[in-house]
Amino acid sequence: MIPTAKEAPADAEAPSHKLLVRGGFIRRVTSGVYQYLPLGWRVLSKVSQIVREEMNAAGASEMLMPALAPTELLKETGRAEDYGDLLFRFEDRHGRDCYLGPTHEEVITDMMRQAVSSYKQLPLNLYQIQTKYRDEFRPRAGLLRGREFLMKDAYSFDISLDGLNAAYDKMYQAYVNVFTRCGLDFTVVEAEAGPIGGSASHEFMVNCATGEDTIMVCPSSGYAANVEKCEIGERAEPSGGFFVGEPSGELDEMHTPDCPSIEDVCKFMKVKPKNMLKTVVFKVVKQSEEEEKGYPGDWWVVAVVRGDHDVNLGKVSAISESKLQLADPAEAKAFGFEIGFVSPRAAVGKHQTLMIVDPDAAVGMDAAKGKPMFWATGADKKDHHVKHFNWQRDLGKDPVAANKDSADCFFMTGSIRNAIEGDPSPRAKGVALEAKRGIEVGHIFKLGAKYSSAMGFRVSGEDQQLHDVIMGCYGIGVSRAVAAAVEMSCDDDGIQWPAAIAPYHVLITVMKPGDAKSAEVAQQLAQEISDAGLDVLIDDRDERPGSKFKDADLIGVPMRVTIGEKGLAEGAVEVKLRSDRQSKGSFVAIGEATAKCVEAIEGT
RNA sequence: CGGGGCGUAGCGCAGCUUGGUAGCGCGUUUGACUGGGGGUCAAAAGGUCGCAGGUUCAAAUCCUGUCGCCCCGACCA
Repeated sequence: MIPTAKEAPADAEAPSHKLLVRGGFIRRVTSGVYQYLPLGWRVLSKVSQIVREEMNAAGASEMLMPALAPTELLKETGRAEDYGDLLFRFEDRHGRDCYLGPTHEEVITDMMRQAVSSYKQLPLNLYQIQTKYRDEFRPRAGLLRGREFLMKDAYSFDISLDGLNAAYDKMYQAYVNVFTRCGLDFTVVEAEAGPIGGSASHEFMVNCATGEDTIMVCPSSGYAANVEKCEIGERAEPSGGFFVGEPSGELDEMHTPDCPSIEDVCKFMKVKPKNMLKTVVFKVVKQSEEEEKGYPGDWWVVAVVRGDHDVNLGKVSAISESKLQLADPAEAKAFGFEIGFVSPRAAVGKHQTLMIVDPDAAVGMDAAKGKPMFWATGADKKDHHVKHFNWQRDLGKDPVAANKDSADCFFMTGSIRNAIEGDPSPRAKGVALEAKRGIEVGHIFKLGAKYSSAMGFRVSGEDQQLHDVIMGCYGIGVSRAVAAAVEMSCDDDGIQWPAAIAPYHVLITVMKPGDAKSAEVAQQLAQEISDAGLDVLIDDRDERPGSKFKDADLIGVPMRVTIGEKGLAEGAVEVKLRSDRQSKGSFVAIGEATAKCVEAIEGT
């Protein structure tokens, strides 16, 4: 049952999607949901087995949790809300609220709090390999982002932070082992913890130009992080100081109708995005208690970056030491912020407003050209923008002086944007960050006590007191790893599986299926190769040679053994590596073919 | 959730503007030739044209509604 197809389904775009469908590995059942045909299941099983072996070696125990669970569990941690529409939810016949697990922190913590009550039972690490459900806004690219997918999730439980760190390091190493064994080319990057929460996090990214995620790497120090997390090295202060510089011209207001994006505005005004100031308004949801006391009431944070840069909420939050959310346009307007057309001037004179300007935006002089910096920005009224904005002139006071006045701290500079290629590395002086694309196949988190404290999972410690259990969680997208392997290594003709996860190691192609001698040699070779520990598939279909070779290349079995008349006449068969695109393959004596295969597979 | 597009045979598509017998390629089945990179010839099977209404003597085609799917963006592991 290997239904191959000449043409890819019309809805497939990504190479892995097209090739896995064409090669008869998977078929779509509905949006974001796939079935694994025998070939696909073999690959998936091989990846699972590698994961299983490495998890076991790292001291984790396999178990299986249900995909179906009561929503009450998620309500304990507030994630029923946090997940929102991403969660598959429904009522059973009795009207009880249920969900299909997108991940299993609550389910396992519920089990553990019943089963574990003493520090003597810890540490523990439990994992499962199971189907997960996430009702993605937009499933895409076949197995790369599905609504149902296979995932390995592990959870560690420790009594102390030291214990967590040890468990985390062990998992980190296990992940390196897993992806190395799978033959994947990957980079480990620092990551934001995201909605799962916690204190530290790493992502394992398969390096691949078609990847969805952008990662930043420092070629010198080895530092790597995803764009959201990536720090930016110190940016030099202009010689004259931030904000200092003469105006580049008279403030020039323009009518800019129907320009919702920076790009549109730039096109309309004939200005480059890097000469725009982008101003994003946040409302403070929660601030530190100290500030709360000193300045009760609503606070606003105005973030200013260059038009070609993106504001990073995490960084703004960190610098302002408060929890933020994007301002509601109507509410902000009432306070004097015309969202979409806000300029830094809007912050002037407002109380309880903190303006943070990214260093690249806080420039008054264009050092390269040796003349005043030209800035365009919003005009603080609907459908209008201005040219020749100048920090010192247009803020109505000297921003530098304002910044130094501790009593009026509404103005500061800070690194608040996403890193982009060419930014200074945070770990090596004078080195520029490089941007790469990747596919996230693994993610590990230090959760701390987020779930245990929310769900009341405490154990008594040596000191006879109750302690929140310290948790970590560790995920591998098994089905996504399969797709990533294809994205990473394929060509126009098909897939090139790494040997460790190939559905079969050797494909024996019988040129004359009806021929008794050919059949005999095929059977004999298959037995030998199988006895040598390799997986063998025989293609004895009554097809044209061309079709067979095309299919062989498509399904991507690493080693091909061809039994044909030419060779048989001399007691030989032809062996060829899938990765070898040029040569015709070489003839070897039938007796040596097995050794040749073993050598080739072990060598990869 | 915004923008764009698509639902006609297992797969890929045409037909729709201007309503009138359901078409092509691949695949499948049968036979013959052929036999080292998707071969040739001949014959055959296979479709309530996504679904529901409406207009009409007549609807794949026009109108309304609805469902499903894909791509881009936003968002996200």
